[in-house]
Amino acid sequence: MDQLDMLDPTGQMTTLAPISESPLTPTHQHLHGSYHSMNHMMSHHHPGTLSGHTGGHHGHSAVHHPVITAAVAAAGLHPDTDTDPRELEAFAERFKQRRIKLGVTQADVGKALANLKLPGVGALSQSTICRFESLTLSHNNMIALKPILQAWLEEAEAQAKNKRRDPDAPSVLPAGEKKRKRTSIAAPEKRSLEAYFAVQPRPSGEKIAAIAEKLDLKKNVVRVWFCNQRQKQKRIVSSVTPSMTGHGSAGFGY
DNA sequence: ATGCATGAGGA
DNA sequence: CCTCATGCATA
Repeated sequence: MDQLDMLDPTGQMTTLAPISESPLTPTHQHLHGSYHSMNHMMSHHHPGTLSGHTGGHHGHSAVHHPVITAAVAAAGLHPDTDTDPRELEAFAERFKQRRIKLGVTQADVGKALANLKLPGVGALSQSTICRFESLTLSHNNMIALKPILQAWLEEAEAQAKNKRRDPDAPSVLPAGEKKRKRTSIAAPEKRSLEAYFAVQPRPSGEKIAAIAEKLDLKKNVVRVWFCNQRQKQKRIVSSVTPSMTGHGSAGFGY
């Protein structure tokens, strides 16, 4: 049934272009930090930067090396106790449990962060809090967010002891603005994209265009799909990891 | 909870 | 165009 829809990446690839590409850049990237713009009402401004990026690679490959770890410890510099995936995992779970115990939603946490008035720390979305709890963020992103969420948690629990209750009730939703629309890629097309991704995670612009036309999708949609797919691969917990989805001897999602 | 998208910053 | 952090919209 699907044989018509299911393109054979390996076979069709020759029609699109030679499989020679990918200069394979060492992935050197500098983060910039948070921001939110497209708000046509008010322009908030985030002066700070949430990213604690090291300035290049993923920054956690070498730190786990026994020798290096020992060297770091010997140097008196902080061990990687803050960058240890298991520590992050443990914290994420503690965080979630205590958050729920406080009767606070993920969205609430996001909003509350702005009230902490930490330097360069504004509010975050429910999505981000959720992703933090489920470890579906990059290693560096987790490390950057951990101290912030930890600060909120401590503050929230401190106030909980005081039995604080604030009776606010204003729910005046602002008028309707233009809604952003999300294009939905159908299952067959998605399967094809995955097949292409398997053989070439970073297709050239020309290839992307060819794939887009073949699948009858906008080129930009296809390009963004590949970008998002690459990001998924870098998550601490790859979406597809049925085993040990909670704890144990967490290791590496890569 | 997750899919598709935006935008800063960097080559 | 990419990577990364992040979020709106939606399943």
